[in-house]
Amino acid sequence: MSEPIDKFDHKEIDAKWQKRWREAELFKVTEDATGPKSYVLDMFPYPSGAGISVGHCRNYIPSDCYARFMRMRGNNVLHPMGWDAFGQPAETEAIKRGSHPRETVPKYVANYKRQLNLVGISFDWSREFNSSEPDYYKWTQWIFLLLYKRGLAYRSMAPANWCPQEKTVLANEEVQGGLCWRCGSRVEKRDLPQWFLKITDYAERLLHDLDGLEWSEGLKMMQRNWIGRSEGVEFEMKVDGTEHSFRVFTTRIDTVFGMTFCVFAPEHPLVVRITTDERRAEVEVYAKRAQALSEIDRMATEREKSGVFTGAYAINPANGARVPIWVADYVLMGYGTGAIMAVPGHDERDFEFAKKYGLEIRRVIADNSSLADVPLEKAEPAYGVMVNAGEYSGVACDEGQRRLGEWFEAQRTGERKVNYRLRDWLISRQRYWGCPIPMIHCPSCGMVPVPDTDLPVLLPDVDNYQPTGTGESPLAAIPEFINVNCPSCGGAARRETDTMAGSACSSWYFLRYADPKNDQAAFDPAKAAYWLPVDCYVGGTEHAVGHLLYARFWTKVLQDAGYITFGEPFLKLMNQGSVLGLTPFRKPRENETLSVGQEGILVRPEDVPSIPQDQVFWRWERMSKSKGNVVTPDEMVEDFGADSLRIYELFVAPFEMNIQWSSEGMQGANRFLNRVWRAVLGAKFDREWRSKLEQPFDGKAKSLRQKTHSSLAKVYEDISGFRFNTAVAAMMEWLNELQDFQSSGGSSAAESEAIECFVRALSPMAPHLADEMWERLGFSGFLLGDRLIDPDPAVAKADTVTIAVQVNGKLRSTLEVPAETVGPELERLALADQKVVQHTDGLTVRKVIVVPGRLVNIVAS
RNA sequence: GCCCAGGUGGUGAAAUGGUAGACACGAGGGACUUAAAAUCCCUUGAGGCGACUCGUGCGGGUUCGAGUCCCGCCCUGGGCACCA
Repeated sequence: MSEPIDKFDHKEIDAKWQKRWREAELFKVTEDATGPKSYVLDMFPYPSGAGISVGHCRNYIPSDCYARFMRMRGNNVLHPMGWDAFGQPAETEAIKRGSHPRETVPKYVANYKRQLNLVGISFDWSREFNSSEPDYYKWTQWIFLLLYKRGLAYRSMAPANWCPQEKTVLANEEVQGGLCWRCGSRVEKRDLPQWFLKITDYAERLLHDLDGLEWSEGLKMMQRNWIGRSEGVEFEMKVDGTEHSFRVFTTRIDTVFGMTFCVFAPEHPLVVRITTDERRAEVEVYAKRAQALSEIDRMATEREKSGVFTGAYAINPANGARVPIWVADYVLMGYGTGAIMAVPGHDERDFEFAKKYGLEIRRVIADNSSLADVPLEKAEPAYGVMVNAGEYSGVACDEGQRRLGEWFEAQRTGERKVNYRLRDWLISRQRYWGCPIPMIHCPSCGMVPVPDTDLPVLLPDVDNYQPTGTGESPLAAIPEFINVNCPSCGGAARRETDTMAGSACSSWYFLRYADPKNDQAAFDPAKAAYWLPVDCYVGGTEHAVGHLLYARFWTKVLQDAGYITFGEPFLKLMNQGSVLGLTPFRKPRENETLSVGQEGILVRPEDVPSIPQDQVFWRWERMSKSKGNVVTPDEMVEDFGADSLRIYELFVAPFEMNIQWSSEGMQGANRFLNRVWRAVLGAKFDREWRSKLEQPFDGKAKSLRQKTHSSLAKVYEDISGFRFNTAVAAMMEWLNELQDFQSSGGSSAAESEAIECFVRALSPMAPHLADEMWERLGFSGFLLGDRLIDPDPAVAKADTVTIAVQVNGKLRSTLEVPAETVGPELERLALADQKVVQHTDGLTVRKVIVVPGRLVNIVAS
C-alpha cells in the first residue's frame, strides 16, 4: 500500500468494482439458489430525455440498500428493472422534436441504465425488458384477450377531450383551464367508442383484500375511498302522467319521506323526453353549458349550485307525493343512476339547492318525536328517529332503513343494493405509441378477437403518426395495418385502431420479471409461483389509485383464470418521499389568469435573468423535466462518488419524507466515508481476530466490542424497517467510537472485529468502498456474496446504564449504575443523591416511581 | 368543502409515555501550515455571572411524567371524482 490513505479515490474505485460486479454477473439470480426468496421491486420508470434525477435515486438507492441487505442476510433476492416505455409523453416529445419514439426510447433507456449503474444499483439486468417491445406487449395483448374472453372488456361510447384546432384527442394533462395547452383553443367534449375494462366487477375483492396488505394506512384509505362502497336502496320512480320511469339510489332511504324534489344529471337520457315544451329551451341551454364544464369544475365545492326545472313531476313511491324534477350539474351521470331523490332537510347540497330555488324543506328526522315540527336552519344529516313519515313516524332511522328496504323489495319497485363509486377503467387511447388492442371489426361477424396464434399485433413501424383529424388513432391512417381478413369468416375486416393506455403495460410487468425471456407464455407459472408475490414494492404515492389498483385487478383476473395462485401482487409497499428542487416562477401578466391553486407561471431557469427581478419568485416543487429543476446524480457521482451520494440520500431524512434538495450535505457524507477509509485501512488489521477474543479485555476494548454488537443489531433492525437515516447515524456513532479507541492508542482483536463487522455492515449502503476495503484488508471476493455477521446479544448488552433522577418530573441528577441494579437500590441511591436532597429539602416525599434501567422520579410536596 | 400526512435549534433531523435536540450540515474559536485545502480539538436551543429558568404550532385535558395519548383550534404540504 504505497499510495496515501487519507482519502479514497472514488472515480477509480467506482469504476473498478462496477466492472468486476458486471464481469462476475454478481447480481444475476436464479430460482435454484438456497435461502428463502425475496422479491424487492422498484416501480419501473418511464424513460425520459432528462435522465434520472437525484429524486429517482431516493427510490432506487434505499431499495437497493434493502435488497443488498436481504441478500447478505441469506435470502435469494430478485431485484430487477425494466422500462415503462409506451405512452403519450414519449409520443408528444417525439412529435415536438421531429423524431420517433422508436429512436428516442432506446437512447433514453441506455442513458437511464448507465446512470443506475453509475450509482451501483444491484439490478439483475439479465431480466431487463421494455414494455414497447413486441416480446413484451404480445403478452399485454394476450392478457387483454383473456379479459375479453372472461367478459371483462367491452366497448362503449364515452366523451373525450377534443381540440377543434388540432383535431385531436387531448389528455387531461393537455387541457389547462379549459384550453388546449398547445394552441389555446377551447376544448370540447366528443363522444367516441372506447374500450373499458370491468374493474367494477372486482370492487368488493379489491376493497376486502386491502386489509391483509402491509401498506401504509393512508394509502389503503385512499384506495378504500376511491372504491367508495356504500350500502343503500335503489328504487324506481314514475314520471307523473307519462309511461317513463327512472331509478335512484340512496344510502338514506329513511329520509325518503323528506323528498321534495328530484334532480337529474344534465346528460340523463330521460331529460329530453320529460322536459315540457315551455321549459325545453332553458333546459337545453343549461345542459349544453354543463357539458362544457370539466368534471372537476362541476365538483368544485365553492361553486354555487345551479339548476333548471324540467316542468315534469315524479311520484314518491313511499307516500305518493308529487315532486318536481330538476336538472343540475352537481349530479353526475357517472355515479349511481344519474338521478337522485333530493332531501333538503337532511342533505347539505340538496338544502343549498332548495334554498336557492325556493323548494320545500321538510323535517323527517329528529332527535326524538317531540321535535318533529322544529324548523330546520340547516341540513341535519344525523341519525335519530323518523318523523312526519306516516306509519314510520317514531321509528329509529336504522330500523326504518331495514323496513323500507324490505317494503320496496316486497313491492318489487326497488331493492337493497351495494353501490361503488369506482368506475370501469377506460383503457383506449387514440394514440400511436401504445400497445395495439388486438381486436378486429368484421362486417358480418362483429367484434372478433385476434387469435392467440396471431399475436402480437405489431405496432406498424411508420414515420408519420400525426393525428388523423377524425379523432381516430393515427393507426387508422395506415391501410396495411387496418385492412385484415376476419379470423372467423375470412372476409374483409378492419383492425381496431386504438392502443392501450400505458397503465395496461404496468399492470402485469412484475410477473414478467420472473420469466422475462419466455416466448411461449407471459410467464412460466412455476417461476411466477416461486418469485411472486412481490415481497417489497417501492414507489411514490402518486400511483395510489391508478397503477396500484389496476395491477391488483389484473392479478386477481389471472388468479381466477388459474395462471397464478395468489390474488395480491404487492404484499408490502413502501412509499418514498419526493425530492423537491428550487423552481423559478414569475408573477402573471395582466392578460394572464391563474387557475385555482396556481400561484405563478413556471419559467425556465435560463430565462430568469431576462425577467425583471421583482417578477420572479422561487418555490420548492417535485423534480421533473417539465419544471426544469432536475439535478442528476451524474454531477454528484463525479464530485464525490457513488457511495457518497448513496450515504447522503439514505441519511438526509426519513425514507417517506419529502426533502428539499441541497448538495451541501454531500460534503458530510463524503467526509464520513473518508473517515471510514482511514479508520479501516490505517489500523493493524488481524484476520485471526476471532480466535483472540477470549483474552481479557480492558475497559476500552470491552466497550468497543459492546458498541460493535449493539450497532450491528441497530443497523440491521433499521434497514429492515426502512429507517435508513438512523441506520447511517448508528454507523457514524460506531465509527466515532472506533476512532476514539484508535486515537487513544488501543489495538486489539476488538478493533479488528469492529473493522470487519463495520465493513460488512457498510456494504449495502456503500458497496464500492466496502468491497475495495475488503480487498485491501486481504480478503477476496465480493461482500454481497457473503453474509453479514450476527450480533451477539450478550456482548451488545451494556454493563452500566445512566439513570435519570427527577424530582416532581424535573431532571435533577443522573446515576451511573450497573445495568442490573434493581428498583429498591435505585430508589435508595436516588434519595441519597445530593441534588435530590437539595431539591426535596423541607418537602415530604409522597411517592417514588422507579423504572429500572431508565429513571427514578421522586414526587414530593 | 372532504380525505391523508406533517409542524421540534441557524439547517436536515433524533427520541418503546421516561434525561428533548442523537447523528450530521452550517457557523464561531483553536491546533497543524509560509498560506490555503484537508485533518484534528473545543463551542454552538434561548435567557442568566451563577444556582437555575424557559423551550417540540396554539389552548385545554389525562398522567408521577406528554414532542409522543385525548379534546378543540391554527398553519403547511399532498390527494380528491360535490359520491347522494
